[in-house]
Amino acid sequence: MTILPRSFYDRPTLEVARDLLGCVLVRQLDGERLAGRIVEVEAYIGQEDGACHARFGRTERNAVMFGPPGHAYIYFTYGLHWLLNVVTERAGQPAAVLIRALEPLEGLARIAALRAGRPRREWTSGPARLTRALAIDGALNGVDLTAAGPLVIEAGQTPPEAAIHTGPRVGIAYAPEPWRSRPWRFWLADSADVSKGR
DNA sequence: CAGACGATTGCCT
DNA sequence: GGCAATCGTCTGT
Repeated sequence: MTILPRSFYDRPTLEVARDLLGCVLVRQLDGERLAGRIVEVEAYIGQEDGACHARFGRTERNAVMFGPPGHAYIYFTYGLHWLLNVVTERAGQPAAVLIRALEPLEGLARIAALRAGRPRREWTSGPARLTRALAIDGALNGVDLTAAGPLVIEAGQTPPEAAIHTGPRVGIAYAPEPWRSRPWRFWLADSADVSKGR
């Protein structure tokens, strides 16, 4: 399939987030392809967004978000989880889309092994679950998603408009209004792999 | 430099 | 349904 070009990411973040649904995240691991269809994402947009890591300005951790679009912003949280974002908008404008859930497509045996015997439904139905399932961690922070390599995103089948649902982002109760309630979470309603989003 | 806490998950009751 | 795990990052002194 076709790797998404940089121009795909160099657009308003909400458009990129919506359009990522149905695309395929591909992890090249030891010569093997592990892949999943993106079924849930969230947008984090700029320094004004009270839920965005860029709200305190540029720091060592969030530096990738301030760089050019089409790169992976991967960070560590809760002392044990890695989360994957894709950087959007032009350089200097900090914004990204968090990948929250996938539908496993390729490399299922390897993914199952990486998920240590957990039921299939829990393999990639959450932002930290999917990074574990595809062996994604801080070593991949900053990688270019638009050039062949360990991590890329390929075009997929465009989902029908009616299949796309939206709602508030998950896990940002600390954020002030109006950011807490912004409907910047997008998911495919008919997918069984969308996160529970407690 | 101390202190608080997180874009979550999985186990325990 | 509740809560511990576990540590890097950020804030304020």
